[in-house]
Amino acid sequence: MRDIHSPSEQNYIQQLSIDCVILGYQDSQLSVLVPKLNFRGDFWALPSGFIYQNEGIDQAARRILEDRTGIKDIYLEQFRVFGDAPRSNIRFLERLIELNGDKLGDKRFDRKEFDWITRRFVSIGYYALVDINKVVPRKTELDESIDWYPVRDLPPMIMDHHEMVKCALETLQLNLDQKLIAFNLLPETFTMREVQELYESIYNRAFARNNFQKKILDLNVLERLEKKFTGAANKAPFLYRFRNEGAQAG
Amino acid sequence: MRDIHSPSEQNYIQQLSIDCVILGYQDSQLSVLVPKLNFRGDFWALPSGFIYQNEGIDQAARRILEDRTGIKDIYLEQFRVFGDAPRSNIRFLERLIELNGDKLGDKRFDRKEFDWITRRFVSIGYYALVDINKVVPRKTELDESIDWYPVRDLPPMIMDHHEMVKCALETLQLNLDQKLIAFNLLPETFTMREVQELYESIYNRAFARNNFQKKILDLNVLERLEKKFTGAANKAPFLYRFRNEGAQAG
DNA sequence: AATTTATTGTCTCAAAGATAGACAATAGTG
DNA sequence: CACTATTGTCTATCTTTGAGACAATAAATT
Repeated sequence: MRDIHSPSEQNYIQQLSIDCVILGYQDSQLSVLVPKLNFRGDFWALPSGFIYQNEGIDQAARRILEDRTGIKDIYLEQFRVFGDAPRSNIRFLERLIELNGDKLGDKRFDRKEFDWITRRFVSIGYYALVDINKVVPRKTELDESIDWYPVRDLPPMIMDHHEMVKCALETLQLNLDQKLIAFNLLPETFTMREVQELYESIYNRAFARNNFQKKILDLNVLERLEKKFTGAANKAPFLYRFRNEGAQAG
Repeated sequence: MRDIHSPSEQNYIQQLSIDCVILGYQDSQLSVLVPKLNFRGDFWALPSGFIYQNEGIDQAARRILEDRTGIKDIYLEQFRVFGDAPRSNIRFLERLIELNGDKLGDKRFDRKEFDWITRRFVSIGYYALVDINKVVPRKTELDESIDWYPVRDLPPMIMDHHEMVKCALETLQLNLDQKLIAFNLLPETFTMREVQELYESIYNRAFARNNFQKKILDLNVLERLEKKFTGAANKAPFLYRFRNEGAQAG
């Protein structure tokens, strides 16, 4: 397990990493799965990993995502490469080493673990869309914990990880209507109101209910099921299911 | 000069490269600048290069582009990362080595030169838009020649370079209207017909002249100059110039 | 100098799509 | 059985897009 996460081994491509923006939706909020690093001081970082010599980059991203979420068949997409020269964020590093320098002597902690943080990395950004109910968040040995944070209220993250989330969200906004991928964020069945609130949290703006319903139904990708009786004193909404003819995950 | 192009040196990031789709426009045709490799057998490959340890990836792409075109301030954009496991195209390699194996003994030819072709690479795709008249194509020592080829009639290129061009073109089509970048492909001044023919060659379809003119003028980014008298027996068209308030190149 | 030809610049009208207002239907409440 | 909150849908209006028409004009032709 240790070797798998140490990029200093020769079976990884050097200085190239994958960072994942894992998006889920719950309680009318779009959220990101973010681990907290197992160092002293409060350091959060997007789930990341490396690429084996005999592994495609999409394949590597899938492996990393499965490790963190337990989900095999996940929707994911490349959105950008981050590789500015000063990415290795000296200030963050200095603080981390200052607070955790003693571990450098700890035999349980290989110096190489620090090495991969200090070296210059180019990182491929992927975003993933998951049904939050299916996810069993798993931390790695480098993490202290792993939790969902609202996309517009994230903890302080290292390096350019905030920019990464911003960029992922922008790409998602551009692709959402074209590729019909929003339903990856919802459970198997859902009401029209849930779809609308999801859209609203992605675009951070309101939609007119009447026209939104028309627009979504006109896509002809939803199957109308039975009504959902919530016990509320009003007309019960229909449930819908996404008819995924053609590839959905990918 | 030799060291600069040899990625086996330690000052480069290993196994990561940049491939450039350099697009220009001339004679009503969208074209790509493609070098022919200096090996026996007909091998073409997109202009590519590597990233220095202390260099950002955009910066590296700019350097590579300036080396090939002589232009400093060039419009460029990342469009995708290519990193499938079987990218190193065994068939191409076998043929290349079969035809050029003798060079392995030539002292002028370092074995390392072959090494970078045989190793597995992840490549960041960039596309660039240039005014073809400003370009002075320059080959490197690895090239036999370098020429412009129509984007829909390219020579056989190695590995996944055809897919790269296709992907670059698709990204360009998506970004063209949003980012108003088409004018990077035209000279300083141009007629409306030239803009339309450029659009037609990018989208590979016809546009209605009346509506096209209205659409472009409504963008409010063109400045109307004097008329252009070509000597043709018809009404002289106006010349236009792109008013680049805000960043154009980037 | 009037006529002809090819192309340009712009107008109008129709079709399609997006936006806003309105209202009946209905699951539960008091 | 009236009342409330929400859902599903319809219609009218505004905006954008696409197609046809036509006057303007630079040069060639007569």
